[in-house]
Amino acid sequence: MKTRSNIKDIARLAGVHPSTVSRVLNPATRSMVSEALAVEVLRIADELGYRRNPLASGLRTRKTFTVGIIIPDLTNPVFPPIVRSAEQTLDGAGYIAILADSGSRERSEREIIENMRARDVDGLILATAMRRDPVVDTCIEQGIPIVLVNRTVSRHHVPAVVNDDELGIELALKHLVELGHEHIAYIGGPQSTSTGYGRYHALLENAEKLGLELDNELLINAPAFSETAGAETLNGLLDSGKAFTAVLTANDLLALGCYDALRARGLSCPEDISITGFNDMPYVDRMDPPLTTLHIPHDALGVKAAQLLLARIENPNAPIEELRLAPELIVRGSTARPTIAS
Amino acid sequence: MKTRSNIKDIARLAGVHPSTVSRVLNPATRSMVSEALAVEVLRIADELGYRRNPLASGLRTRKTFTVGIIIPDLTNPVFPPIVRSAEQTLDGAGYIAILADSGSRERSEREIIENMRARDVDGLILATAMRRDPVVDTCIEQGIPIVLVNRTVSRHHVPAVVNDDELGIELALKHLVELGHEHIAYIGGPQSTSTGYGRYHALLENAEKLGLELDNELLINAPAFSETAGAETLNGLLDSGKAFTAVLTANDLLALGCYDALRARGLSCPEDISITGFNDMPYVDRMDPPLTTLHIPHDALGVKAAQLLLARIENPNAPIEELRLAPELIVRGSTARPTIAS
DNA sequence: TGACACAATGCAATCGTTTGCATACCCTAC
DNA sequence: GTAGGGTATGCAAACGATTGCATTGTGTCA
Repeated sequence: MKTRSNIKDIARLAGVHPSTVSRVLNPATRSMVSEALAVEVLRIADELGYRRNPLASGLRTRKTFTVGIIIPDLTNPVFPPIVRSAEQTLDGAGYIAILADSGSRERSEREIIENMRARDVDGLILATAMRRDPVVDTCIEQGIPIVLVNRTVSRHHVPAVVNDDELGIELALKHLVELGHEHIAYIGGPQSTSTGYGRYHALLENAEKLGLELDNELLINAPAFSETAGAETLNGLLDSGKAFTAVLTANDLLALGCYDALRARGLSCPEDISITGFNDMPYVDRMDPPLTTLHIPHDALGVKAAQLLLARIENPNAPIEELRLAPELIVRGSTARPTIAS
Repeated sequence: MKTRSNIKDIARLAGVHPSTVSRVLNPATRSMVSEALAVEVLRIADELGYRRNPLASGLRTRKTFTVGIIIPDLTNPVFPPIVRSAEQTLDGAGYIAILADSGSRERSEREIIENMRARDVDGLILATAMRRDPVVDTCIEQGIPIVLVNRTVSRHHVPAVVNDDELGIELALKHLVELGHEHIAYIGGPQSTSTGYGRYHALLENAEKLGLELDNELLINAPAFSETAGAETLNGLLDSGKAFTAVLTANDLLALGCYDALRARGLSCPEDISITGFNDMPYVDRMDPPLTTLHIPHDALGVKAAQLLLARIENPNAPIEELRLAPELIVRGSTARPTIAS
């Protein structure tokens, strides 16, 4: 089994110095060497099936064509499309993606990033940001190009691709109001995340704008964006005895948790209670009932995040962009007019 | 911004040669250097927050603590749990995972693997194997440690962790028969994959074992494991005019496609036709109707695959294991007794 | 014809780490 | 007192590529 050929092999066959081969192989320096020789070197390289060793050149140049992608939980269906489209975009630019799932692991995110940094990644895509996030701070301090996706931070001005939460919440709220709901509950997410925080405040603002009076006790921010958190929160609301005919949730998983809580009590959706989600995760259109939710452009999130990162890698002083993509309300079977009985 | 410290920095501070530091930092060679010095060097290393540069050491040793994971489509819900658990297991052993989604991309899988090889990955986890797969052949020839997951190849004896398809199909078929179905259709997958091939043959064998007469024209292998392929195939079957009361599918996505075809024709499941899936993808328990399917241990698949790979990386001559994990029938709402009318 | 510019290539150091070999030292044994 | 055998460390060459600088050669122009 012959080992992979390297720049020296080519140099020997071409009768030139390895540095010349290097110059030929590098588009930026190709013009330094005579046309005829360049062609010959390329021919030999091709013949040998030469491939540059990114470890070696990365060691010298500090550029590895590697990007780290860190997500909180790959089994949350929002993330696969994002990761996939980001990876694809990176691949198209000659980069590879190191994936790390930071969730449910003893080792901290900081440790993951340190590891990636040790490997000289050219940049990071983070889907894990907290509103105040020391890890993000560190990256910025150390000048590691990063792009946040889905969530962002509140302190710095950081490149990010996020959803327009205000618009999303507005659409959902208007939808419920238009259906005739007057007593609307809200199940939000952790206030430590920009999505949890932003959607909650968007709700308050939009309610005011619509002249809608919301009962503060029906507005709960769940401790996690998960099914169990959604179920438990709705259970609490139902136990409170307060009347409401709809629940606006800040996330599809919370909404699915609500399905569970309702089912457990023999209540049905949307007959007894309407529910809206946020994200339009894959397959929620097939659920029982199909979920009315806010569609976010998953693929675009990943593509844009990758593009933004590539731009900043190529030019660290590129302007810091924050892209805010518009969600779209998808009305399905989980919302309906309130029944008169309620 | 001070750059990361390296072995030379430590050597200077400790007043020793870099090679000595290297020996201290490497567990395998630690014993070569005097206890006192070792302690001192470690102290300094710790103080500087030293981290070994895997690129540099990998260049020298050909060991990068990097593993490539290649899957056909991350948005197929079977894969995220596998990828996640594999990544987690690798991380625990100090490895990182490079993820590549080979689907829907112009560049071939071969190209992806070449790229990973150029980066000196220590091994590969492939979820993309075809039954006769030249890419796998190449890896074996070149001595790159690989482990196949979910699918395997027919030619070589390759480390793999797959499902027990025979058992799975047996359970599904028995279930339908016990419910009283006599006219059962089968929608399988591409015969170029071990799962498509294996499940089809498992069906034939189990039918024979049960003394069940299957109508050959009701046994179709779809060209892909996808919802559209499932829908189109079922449409074909329904158009044929042949009578059947149940469809056994080789994959959840095919089953979901069947849902679509039925719905489009105003037929309902399970009243008109029972349907079984295979894989128990996340959330199929929430669909309408909840899918009766074969649960496969997604997490275990990923963990085992990673473990198998690590074992082979550490010892390339380790015995070639093929793990065959047992699926479990999960009966939900998509199967029922056939109605007398049919 | 000589000076000079410029183009094309070679040389050697470098990135951070590892490792076979050489060396220096100490101890023991004869 | 010296040979022999460890033990602990240093030295220097790798790994595969890049790049500032030196060198060679060629042509141009006065």
